[in-house]
Amino acid sequence: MGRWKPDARGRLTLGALELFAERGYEQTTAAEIAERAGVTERTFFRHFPDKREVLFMGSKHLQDVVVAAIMAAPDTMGPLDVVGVAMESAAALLEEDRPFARQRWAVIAANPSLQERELLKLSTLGAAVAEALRMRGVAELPASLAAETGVTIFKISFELWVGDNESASFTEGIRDALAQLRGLTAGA
Amino acid sequence: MGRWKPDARGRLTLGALELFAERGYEQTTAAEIAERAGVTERTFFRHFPDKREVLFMGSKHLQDVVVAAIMAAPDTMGPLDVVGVAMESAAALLEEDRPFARQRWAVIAANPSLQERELLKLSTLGAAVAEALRMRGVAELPASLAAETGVTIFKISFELWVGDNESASFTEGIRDALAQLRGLTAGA
DNA sequence: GTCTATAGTCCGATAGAC
DNA sequence: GTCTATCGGACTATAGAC
Repeated sequence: MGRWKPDARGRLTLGALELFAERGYEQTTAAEIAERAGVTERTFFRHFPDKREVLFMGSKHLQDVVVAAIMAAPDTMGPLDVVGVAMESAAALLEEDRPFARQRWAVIAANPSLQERELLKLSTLGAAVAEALRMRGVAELPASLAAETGVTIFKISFELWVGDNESASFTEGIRDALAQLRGLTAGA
Repeated sequence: MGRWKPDARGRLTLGALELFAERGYEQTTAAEIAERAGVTERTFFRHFPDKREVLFMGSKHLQDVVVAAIMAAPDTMGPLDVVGVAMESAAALLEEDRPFARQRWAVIAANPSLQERELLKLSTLGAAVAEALRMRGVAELPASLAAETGVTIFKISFELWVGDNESASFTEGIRDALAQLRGLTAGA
């Protein structure tokens, strides 16, 4: 038995989401989150470089999954299809806990400064995807284009999935959106 | 002759860019920017809701230009082509002062919190483009897809343009990138 | 124009785990 | 002895309230 309760970070993360959902992001102080987790404010900032980041600890894992999927894709596949299946694997991860994804999304959607952080994470994801494509031999510009397009597809499909009351599939939504985009560029 | 020198906002904007370029965004306080412009810190925050926003006053104008271009496009044009010419008009605007665009970009590229704000502005631009397309009768999903794709093309072409030492054309870069994307989705 | 709360940093101290 | 997680207090700048 240690001096402190274990997993302070996990308690901070969950407590923060609860508090943000209850009373809003701006109306919640870092000190209050810390208090609920049984630590001090200072400890909060040791775990998270800033207050927003408490909602974005999962994004690195998501990115790792996406990059791994790209590296595992067969060499015969074109860049956009590679990105498509990689985004489906990310979608599958989020589909494991839709209520959580939904609550987190509602909190983020209610606050511009959280949206900024979300966009930065998506941008970072795009850069990682582009880099992974380049390592497969895709040239600079097509790699960037395919990567950013993939992120766009992911973002739009995500919003449809969390917004939808029925239980539409996120992974299927990604396939549909990609097909739609192909129609659009073909000149429909 | 008024009591104050005119165009405090303009002086704040230019002074801020200078200071950020000289010593970095974080090492520059709002009070210092205000001082250089001959006003008080309080006046700075009366003009800009936060410190970052001082670099983003032009983005609304850019957005208006893009939306106007969409509304002016012939009805026979497909959504993606409409977005393409709209982004070219935005590019033409930035091409008027490449040194300024470059310096501003360098400042933003050096600071993550400014990148976040830039991404939020691009996201807002995407939403406005999508809305303009819907008013032309484009359905929800294709409107979002075409809009976000257009923003992606704009962003990637912009980075090529500011990064390039030679005087490559931004508007041409947009046409090229769109053509490349069409090749990519066609399965090249 | 002043006053204040909050975010976020810096430094040092402490207690247990390895 | 070293490493890691915590705590405490003082401090600055942003930003909002009055």
